[in-house]
Amino acid sequence: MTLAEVAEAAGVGESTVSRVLRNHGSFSGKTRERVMAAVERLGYVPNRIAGTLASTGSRLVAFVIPSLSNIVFPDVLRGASAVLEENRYQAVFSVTDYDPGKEEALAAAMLAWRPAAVMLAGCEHTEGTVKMLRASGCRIVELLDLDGDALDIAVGFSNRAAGRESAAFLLKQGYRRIGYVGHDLNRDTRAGKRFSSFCETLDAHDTQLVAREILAGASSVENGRLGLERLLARTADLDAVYFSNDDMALGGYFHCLAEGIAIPSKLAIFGYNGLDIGRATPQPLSTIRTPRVATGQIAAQLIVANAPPQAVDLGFELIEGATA
Amino acid sequence: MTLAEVAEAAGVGESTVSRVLRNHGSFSGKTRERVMAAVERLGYVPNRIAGTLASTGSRLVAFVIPSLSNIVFPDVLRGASAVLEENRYQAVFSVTDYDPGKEEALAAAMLAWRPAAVMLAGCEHTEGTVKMLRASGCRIVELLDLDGDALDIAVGFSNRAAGRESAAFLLKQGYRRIGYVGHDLNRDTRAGKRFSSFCETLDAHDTQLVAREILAGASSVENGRLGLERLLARTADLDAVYFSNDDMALGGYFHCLAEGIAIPSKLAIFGYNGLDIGRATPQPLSTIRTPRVATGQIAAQLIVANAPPQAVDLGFELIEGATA
DNA sequence: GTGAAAGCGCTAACAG
DNA sequence: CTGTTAGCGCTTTCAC
Repeated sequence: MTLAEVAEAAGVGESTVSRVLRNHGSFSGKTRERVMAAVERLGYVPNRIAGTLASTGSRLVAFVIPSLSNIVFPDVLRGASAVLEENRYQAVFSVTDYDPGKEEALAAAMLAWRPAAVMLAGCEHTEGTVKMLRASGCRIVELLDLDGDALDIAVGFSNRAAGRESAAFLLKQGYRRIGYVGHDLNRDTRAGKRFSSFCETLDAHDTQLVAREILAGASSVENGRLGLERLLARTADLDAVYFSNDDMALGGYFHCLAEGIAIPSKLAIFGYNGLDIGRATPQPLSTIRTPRVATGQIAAQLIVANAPPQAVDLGFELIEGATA
Repeated sequence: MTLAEVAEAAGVGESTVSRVLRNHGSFSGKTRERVMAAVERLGYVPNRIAGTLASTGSRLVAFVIPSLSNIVFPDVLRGASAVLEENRYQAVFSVTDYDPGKEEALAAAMLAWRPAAVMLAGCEHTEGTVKMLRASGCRIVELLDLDGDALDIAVGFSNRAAGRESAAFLLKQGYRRIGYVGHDLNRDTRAGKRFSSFCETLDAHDTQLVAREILAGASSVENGRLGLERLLARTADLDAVYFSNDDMALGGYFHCLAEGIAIPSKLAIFGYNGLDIGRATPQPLSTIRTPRVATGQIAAQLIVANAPPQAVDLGFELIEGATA
C-alpha cells in the first residue's frame, strides 16, 4: 500500500495526497475529502522511512542512556516522550550500562538513523563520541549534569551543587561524624561529582569524612543496606551517613529499622533523588529532589522548537524529611 | 557524506562499499582494506533510513507500553534492548498511559516506521488496533499476559494463575479475613485479572473477600499506604491484605510499621512482582516474582530469530517472605 | 490548486 | 570479485 495507490484511488496526483496528508501547501476542500476517503478506505499508513529520506530532517530523537534500572532514566524518558508524542516525534533509545565505550558505539549506531537530536546523560564522553557527535550536525542534548562544558544544549542541574548543599545541610543540623555509602563512582560520574563536592564542603568546614563504603556495581536498595552494615561494622560512632542516592539510602534506612538503630537521633540518613517512595516510609527520607521528568520535558521542548544552544538549569530541592 | 563519496574515494563501485560495510556478498581482502580506510578517513556513517527503504525488512522494533513509572516496563525494555543491540536492531518506544485509544494511535504511528515487530503489553486491545496490526504484516508480540488469544507471539505468564496462587497461599497459611488494596483496574487489565482470579479462588474455598479499597490512578507506594489506612479504618478485623502489586504492598507495609501493626501476626501482607526492594525491607515481602527482564529478552530473541507464532509461558515464582 | 518529474541514499539483482 | 542500474516510497521543486 503506497501513496501512489492512494493517489490513483482518489483520482489525484501523488503530490496532492502528500500535501493533504501533511496538511501543508494548498488544496481544495473537495480534494481533501476525496483523499481522506481513499486513505480511510484503503487503510493506508504513510511510510515514514521513505518520508524521512525524501525530506530533509527526521523526527526521530535518540536517547543514549546509562541504565533502565535506575529510575532516573525512565523518568527522563517519560517526560520527554510525552512531549515528543504530542509533536509527532518518535523516541528511540539504547542503554550503555554506564560504559563510555559502549556509549560511543551506540551513539554511532544512533547517528545512522539520522535523528533530529541525540540525548545523552551527563557531559563526560569519550573523545570519539564528541568528535562524531559534533561532525553529525544533529542536535546534541546532555542531560542531568551541568558541571562541565556543554556540546550544544544541556538540561539539568549541578550535581556539585547538590553534593555541596547536602553537606551544608548535615553540618547545619549539627552532624560531625559523617560517613558515606556509595556505588561504583567511576561509572556513575554524576554520583562521583556529588561525592567529591560533598567532601570538599566538609573540608571547608574543617570536618573530615570519617569513613566510606563503596560497593561495586550499580546502586540498589540491597547494596545500600549491605553498605551501611559494613560501614557501621568498621566505624561505630557515626552520627550521619550520606548515600549516593535514595535507593542506597532506603537500604540504609531498612538496615536501621531492622537493627533498631534510632533515626535520626542515633544515626541520620541523607539520600539523593527525592523518589516518591521516600515520602511514604514511616519516616520521610531527607534527600534532594531532582527534576527528572522536567529534564526530559524541557529537553524535548527545546528540540521540538529547534532552540539555540543553551544550558538550562532546572535546579533541585532539598527535602528536610525525618531522617536527618 | 554518502556511500557514493566513499566509493569514489576508495576507487570502487557503490555496491562494493555496501557489500563490505554489511559484510555480505564477496569482495577481496584488498578491496576491504581500501573501503574501510576511506570510511575511516571520511568519518562515514551509513544512512540506515536509506538502507531500510532500499532493503526489504527494517531492524526497528517498536514498543508500545502503558507506562514508564511502573518499573515493570523499564525492566522489559532492559531485557529486550540488550538482545536487540547485540543484533543491531534498534528499539523505539512510546507510552500509552494505559489508554487503549492512545495505544491505537501510537501503534499506528509506530507502524509508519515499518518496524520488524511491534511489542505491546497484554492481549487486550481495541478492535482498531488489532485490525491495523494484523493488516500491517509486521510481527506482533504481546507481553506479560497469557490469559487471552495471542495475535502472533506472546511472551509472559498467566496473571490469572498468579492471582490464584496468591489466594491459595494465603488460605494455606490460614488467613480467612482477607482484604484487597488496588489501583485502577480498568486501565491495568492485568492487575484486574489477578484480582478476579484471586477472588474466584477464595470463593472456591468458601471464603469471601472481606473488604476492598480501590484507589484511582496509578499504583504507587503512597497509594498503597493510603489504601491500607482507609481499608483498616473501615474494616478492623482483617488478618491479611492482598495488594495489586509490590509498590502498593510496600506502602501498606510502611503503614503497618508506622502504626505499630505487627506483621504478619496481626496483619499479613502479600504483593506482586517480586521487586528487589522487597528483599531488603526489614521483613522480606511475600510476593510473586515475575520474569520481567526475561520476558523482554525472550521476546527480542524470538523476533531476531524470526520465530513462528507461539506463546511462551515463562511462569513466575511465589516468594514466601516474612510478611505473610 | 494540482500534477509531473527529479531525487533522498541505499540495496539488490544482474551482467561482466 | 566487481560495477551498473533500477528501484524502495516519499517530498519537493517547478510548471501549468
